[in-house]
Amino acid sequence: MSSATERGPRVLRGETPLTPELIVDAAERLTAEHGLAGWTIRKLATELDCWPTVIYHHVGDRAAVHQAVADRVVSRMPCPEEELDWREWFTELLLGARPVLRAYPGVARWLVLRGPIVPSALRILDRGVRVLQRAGFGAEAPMIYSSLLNAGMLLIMSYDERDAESASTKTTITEALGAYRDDERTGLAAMAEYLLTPGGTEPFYAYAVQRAVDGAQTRLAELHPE
Amino acid sequence: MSSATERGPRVLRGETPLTPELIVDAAERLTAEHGLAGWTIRKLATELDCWPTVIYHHVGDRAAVHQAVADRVVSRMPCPEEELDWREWFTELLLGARPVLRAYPGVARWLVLRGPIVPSALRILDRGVRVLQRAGFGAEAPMIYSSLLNAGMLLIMSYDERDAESASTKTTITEALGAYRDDERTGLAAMAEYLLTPGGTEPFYAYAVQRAVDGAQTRLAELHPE
DNA sequence: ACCTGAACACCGTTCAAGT
DNA sequence: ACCTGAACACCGTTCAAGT
Repeated sequence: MSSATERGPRVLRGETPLTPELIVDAAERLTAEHGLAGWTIRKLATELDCWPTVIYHHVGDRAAVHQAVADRVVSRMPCPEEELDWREWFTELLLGARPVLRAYPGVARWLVLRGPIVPSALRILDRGVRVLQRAGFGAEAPMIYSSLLNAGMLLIMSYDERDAESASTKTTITEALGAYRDDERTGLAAMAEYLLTPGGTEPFYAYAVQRAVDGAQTRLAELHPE
Repeated sequence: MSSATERGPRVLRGETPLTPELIVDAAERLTAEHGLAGWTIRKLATELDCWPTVIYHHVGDRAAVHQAVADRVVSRMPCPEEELDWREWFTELLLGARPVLRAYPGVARWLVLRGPIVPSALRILDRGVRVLQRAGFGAEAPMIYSSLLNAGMLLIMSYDERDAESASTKTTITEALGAYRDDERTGLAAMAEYLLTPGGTEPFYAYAVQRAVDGAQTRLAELHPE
């Protein structure tokens, strides 16, 4: 707080009083730009031109602000129609969730760790498990749901965190990979080639989701022989 | 530093001078107990009864100490024999890696984010990709390798981070789940039942690894029709 | 070569007041 | 009800010295 030009209570400076909504709006903007782990309570306060304690007064501690932001973002995730075939249902969910979550780095991590406490996530969870029960997964429906969701959410989380790495770490890794391109260790060379091909890694998310769905399909066939 | 009883240079107190090895030993112990993110440079210094700057002198900054610890742990991961069938090779790797990595929380995360810079990880990578090439995955071997490794490493990383959550967050989640056990939303109720069954979640890691291997197997069959 | 000690620029959070 | 301002107990890291 304490801008050089204006001092004293907001209301005396002709500004509207802060509300939880205004604070979470600002936190959401900061998250879009720097990720959930990329701002601090003190920076959020500076952004709002208020004291850090005002945030505590209106919203709560750091975890409470994180939850408020995550809540909003998760509510924008798609929840496909229950009538869909289970394979389409999960493909649509996981491919649709990616752009939403990637626009707010760190929210995927929040969802993985604290998922079962936000209502819009519960709606997806309930429907997803029911879709699997209907498909014939029986008692394994919750495990299959977990393995499919993990395949998507954990991957998004790892993209978020790789982006947050320092630029120097990233160039170190890229340089190391470059050197392996012609390595006599042929497996390593193939991996370096793949990772360094521009855009070569982009379709990987959809590829991984497809493998996860295939893995579940194999299990379904095992559960219903002949 | 500065114990109440003894002061002044270590050497004058009859103690051996610190070395990089001794410092990393202590960091490894702290990691086993609290995880990589669970200690600070200042706490490590207190543990060693020295000033934080001594760590910088012998090893480097926080990232350097992390890398030194991760390096040691990763070198203890199993690297199965190249002659194995690809399914056995990855099953053995991923089931064998879990206890090693879980004993040092946070190392799985380090490996996911900075993997390709530690030699013992490169050995596994090279061999794994070659095993897949030999099995017939061709140009997709690097992508299949990534999807299989992710299935294991990201899951271990999520276990580590869930453990690190505050006790209050964890009881909040458990309580929420308890309430859903008899929920009319049948999918949600099935998930709550599954998550709350004691030990019910333990076999999940091996289950998820098996699904990932199955998914790769399906792709292999697609690549080599009839 | 190895270590001391102070300092800088940060954190999240709490508390006692003010209007 | 809303905000001010100071304080507490932390961080990682740097720098100038000392022996």
